[in-house]
Amino acid sequence: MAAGLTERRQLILKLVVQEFVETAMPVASDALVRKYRLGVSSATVRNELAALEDLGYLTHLYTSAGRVPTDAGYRFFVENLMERTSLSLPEQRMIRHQFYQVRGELDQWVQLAGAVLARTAQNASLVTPPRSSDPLRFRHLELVAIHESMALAVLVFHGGIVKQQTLTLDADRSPDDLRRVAGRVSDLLTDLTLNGVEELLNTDAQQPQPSFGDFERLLADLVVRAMHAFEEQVQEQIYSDGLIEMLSQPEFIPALAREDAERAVQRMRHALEILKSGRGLGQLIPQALASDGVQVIIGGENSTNEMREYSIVLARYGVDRAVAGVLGIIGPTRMAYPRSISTVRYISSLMSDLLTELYSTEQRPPEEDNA
Amino acid sequence: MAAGLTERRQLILKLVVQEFVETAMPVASDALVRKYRLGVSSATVRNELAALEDLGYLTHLYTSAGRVPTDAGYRFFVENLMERTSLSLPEQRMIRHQFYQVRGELDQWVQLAGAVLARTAQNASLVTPPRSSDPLRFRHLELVAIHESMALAVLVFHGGIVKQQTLTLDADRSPDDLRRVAGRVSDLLTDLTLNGVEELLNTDAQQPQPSFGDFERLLADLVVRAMHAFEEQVQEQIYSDGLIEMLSQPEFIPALAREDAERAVQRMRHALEILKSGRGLGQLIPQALASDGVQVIIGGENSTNEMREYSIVLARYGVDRAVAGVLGIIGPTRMAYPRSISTVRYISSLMSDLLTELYSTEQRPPEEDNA
DNA sequence: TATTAGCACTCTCAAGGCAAGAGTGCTAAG
DNA sequence: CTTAGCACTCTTGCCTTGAGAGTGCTAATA
Repeated sequence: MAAGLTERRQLILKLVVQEFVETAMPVASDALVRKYRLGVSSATVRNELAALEDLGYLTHLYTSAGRVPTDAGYRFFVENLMERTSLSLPEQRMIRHQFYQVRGELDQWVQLAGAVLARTAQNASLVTPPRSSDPLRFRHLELVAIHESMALAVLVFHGGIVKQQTLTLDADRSPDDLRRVAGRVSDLLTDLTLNGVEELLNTDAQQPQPSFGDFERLLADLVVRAMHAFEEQVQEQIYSDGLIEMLSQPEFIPALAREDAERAVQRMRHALEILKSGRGLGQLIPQALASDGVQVIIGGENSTNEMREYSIVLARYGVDRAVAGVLGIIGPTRMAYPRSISTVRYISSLMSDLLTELYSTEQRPPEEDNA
Repeated sequence: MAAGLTERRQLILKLVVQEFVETAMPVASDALVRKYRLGVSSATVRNELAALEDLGYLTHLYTSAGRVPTDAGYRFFVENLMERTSLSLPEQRMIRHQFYQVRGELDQWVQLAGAVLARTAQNASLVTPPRSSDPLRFRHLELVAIHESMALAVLVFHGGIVKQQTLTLDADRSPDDLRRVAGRVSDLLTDLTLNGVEELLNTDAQQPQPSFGDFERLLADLVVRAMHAFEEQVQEQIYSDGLIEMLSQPEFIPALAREDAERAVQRMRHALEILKSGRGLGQLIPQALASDGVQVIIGGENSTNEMREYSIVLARYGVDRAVAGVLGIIGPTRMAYPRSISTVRYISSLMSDLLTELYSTEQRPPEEDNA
């Protein structure tokens, strides 16, 4: 099948990757022979290792220190060598059960997915909330008095998105009054996008007899503000979990990583900032949103230098064209790719199912013509 | 005033604390004399240092390595020596401005408070959401169809708490139908606590002619579930931010902390777990909720061994008897207490003001923004 | 031609030793 | 009570050294 590698070299590359992923220590020719009962001597394996190194799949840190896979080595492993497994059935069941327990609570899904990903793959996780590719569309507004001069506005949008805003009332208003005004504004704005609402408000203001009274206009402005805020905020929203899991990897533990402890700490801080700020993964998210299946980005393959030591396993989840998000694992390049990939695949399909159940038959709003 | 310490010893203790907090290095007699132009020789200062050590306010790591404050030393400093400052006016203004920008968005306050605390005090922050001391009280229920067989229930409780739940509909229902049922359930349950709702449901079930139809009962059960979930969850909810800020303290940077890098890493991981799990600060939160003013817990003074190397500065915020939460700073015992305390004091009073505006039933004059 | 045994070579890693430096504690004098 | 002076202690960094690990190479072998 693949790029002119003899069977044996492929086998050895595979073993090196597996061994290194497992132990986090450079793997020696001798160790391979002993552990896997290859029918050959260590010298032969050494020759093969040297060849694999020439081909760019392995490296040395120094003259005499076992081999370590390069990014290309991992890539070849992922593409051609690894066995495609799935999570075990008990694991799947356990995860499904956890999602079952928060059924209905849409806003918990993202968080749960992050936690499960992290724990299952023993690395950090990234999840973006499901988002519609269509612009946000207003549905419904509800006013609840908190006291005489204050009310809570609950704004409901298509797709089950809910925002709350408090507002100061210009005058004392009865609950009935509030309900009537809210109903009126809801009716006027229902199914409109942000553009639609703004347009409506503009044209209405020019009418000799505006349909929006003062208070209604105040509410509409609130809606506009909230929609603006949402559009801005949602771009960047990346939920992340599993920092501790990732930092339990040997890379971050100086005693295990045979090297300067200083390094480990810097790496730790570095990882922290990547997760906190989402820096270095800017293009990856939209890219993953546009593709199908599980994406694997290994080390410096794609993104900036920042990420040179990390790999990312990402997948899209959601309902075609309606709502979608991205979820995945991030960790050191020395990652258990088969497990990460099957975890991401399983969770993403699970989330997709959940969302499909929710959105599949949704009545779509009447078509509206605006840019 | 305080425990038989001469003026000079107090001065020296104060200087040692300040110096150590600033530099994170053990402070030497010589350095003190030079830097602060004490009119005496280093030998004199050494005698005083020795005395302060005998009294338990300072220690040595080893024979010849400057002094470091003990927990008792910090305590004395906080109680008697430090100057009570406030945040500078420009800082206050900047912070107020940030809160102004999220006015109305109740659910952002906690997050913002956490971020501001952390950035201002350069340590990690803890914030619990404002919570009523009264049990949760239902107010209002709203149903919005998502598609034929699915609806979103928006549950509004007293105090502006909103939960959302999706539910599967037993039959196709018109929007009007949904509104009517929601209104009916709202009316029946309004102002009830969890106990109240459960009781009502129980007695109603025994009536020959129950007021709750099948669908209404389903909704009521949903309410019960949500209230249960809230009561359980809210206990533990601690929002935390500023991990990076805290980990930028020299304690966590092996190059600066003159000691085993191993230590620094372990400490880092340890801090991480404390923040993630809230372990080790169990009793502190309720305790702070019950007290007034800013609490300072230094090192092992109070909690478990876990926290021996950390200090916490906590304050309650909220409206008397109505809603309250706790916010504060956590960091190494070598902490800039004056700044932490004034930060916590300021943010807590700011949050209190915001909440008061929201919950007090007195009509307040419209706020003037003089930015 | 592919494999293998043997061996020299390289580099790391841990331990030990050594010198410099920092800062104290103590003593004795002012 | 203060201070100068000095010995003493402990750290820290640097260097050296020896052991060990694992390779790369060479030459013999099937």
